[in-house]
Amino acid sequence: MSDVQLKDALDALKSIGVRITPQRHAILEYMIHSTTHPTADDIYRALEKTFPNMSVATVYNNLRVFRKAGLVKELTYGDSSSRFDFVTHDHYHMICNDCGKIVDFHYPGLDEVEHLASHVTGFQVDYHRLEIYGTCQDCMEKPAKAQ
Amino acid sequence: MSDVQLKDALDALKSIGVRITPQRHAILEYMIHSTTHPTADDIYRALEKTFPNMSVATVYNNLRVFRKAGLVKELTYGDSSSRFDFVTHDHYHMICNDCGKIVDFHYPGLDEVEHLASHVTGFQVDYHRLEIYGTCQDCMEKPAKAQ
DNA sequence: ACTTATATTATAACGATTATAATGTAAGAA
DNA sequence: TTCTTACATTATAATCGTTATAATATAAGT
Repeated sequence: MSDVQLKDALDALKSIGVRITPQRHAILEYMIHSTTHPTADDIYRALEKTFPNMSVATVYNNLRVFRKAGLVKELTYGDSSSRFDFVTHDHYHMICNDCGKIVDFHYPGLDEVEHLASHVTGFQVDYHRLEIYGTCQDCMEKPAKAQ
Repeated sequence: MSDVQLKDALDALKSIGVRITPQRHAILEYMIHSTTHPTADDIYRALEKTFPNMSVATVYNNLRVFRKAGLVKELTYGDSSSRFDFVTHDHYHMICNDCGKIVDFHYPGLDEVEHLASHVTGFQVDYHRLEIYGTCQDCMEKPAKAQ
C-alpha cells in the first residue's frame, strides 16, 4: 500500500513535469514510511548513509517541490524547525507541549466551521488545520519538568 | 475596556513577580490595541519613536515573558516571523494564503474533538488551535498572482 | 548516444531569534 | 527618601533554520 502511495506520488510529479531523481525517490519513500513527522534535517541525516554527497539544500528544495505539488504539508510550531507530513487522508495532530511528539488522530472534517468562517469573513476557504496541545502519557509519568 | 485588560495584565505579571517597566507597559498596550497580530519587528518599529533606545531583544524577551504568563499567544506559519496575539476570549483565525492577512472569528469551543483526541491518544489536553486557510476578498479581486 | 533544461552540490548569504556581558532601573527595605 | 540588589535593558555577537548562487551533473526526450 505504501508502494501504491509512492507510485502515485511519482506519477503526480511526472505529470507536472518534475523529474524523478534518486534523491527525490528516497525522500518521498522515507516520508511515506515515516511516522514521526520529520524535519528537513531528520530526512537529511537518515539519507546521508545512502547519499553521502547529498546537500541539505536538496532536501529543502524537494520538500518545497513536494509541498507545491500537494504531496506533503509543512507544519510549523513555535520553537524550532518545520516538520513535514506526507499527505494521506485527512487527519489532525495532537502535540505534546513537553517533548514535541506529534500523534495523528482522525475526526470528521469540520465543514460547519469552515462554512461559518467563510460566511463571516468573506474568505474563500481552501482548507483548515486543527491541532490539540497537551501532555503525552510518557511525559505525564516523568518526575518534573525543567524549563 | 482595554484599560481593564491592561490593568489585569499588569496585575497578572506583578502577581508572578515580573517587574513592570515602561517597555513592558508599552508593548502590552500596543498588543491590546492592535488588531493585526503583529510580529516582534512590528512592535519594535511601532515603539521606536517612544523608546529610541529600545533593543529588539527586549521585545523578544518580553513577548516570551508574556507568553509564559499566558498573556499572549505565539502564532507560527510556514514562511516568515512569528505573530503574537493578545489572549482575550477564545477565537480562531482565518488566514489568507495570498497576503497573509489574519482575521479573527468566533465559534463555540470544539470540546468534543478535544475529548475524542484525549481518549484516542491518551494525552492530557491543554488547548487547541484551529486555523482556516483561504483567500480574502481583496486578494480574490486582484488580477493575478505571481509565484 | 546527444542534447539541454532541470537537479544537485557546496558554499555563502540571509533573516529571525537568542545569548552574552555591561549598564541601568524597579521596587522593596532601611 | 535613599539604598540595595536582583532583575531588565541595551548593544552586539552568535546561532540556527532556510534560501540563494554558481558550478557541475544528470534525467529524459530526441
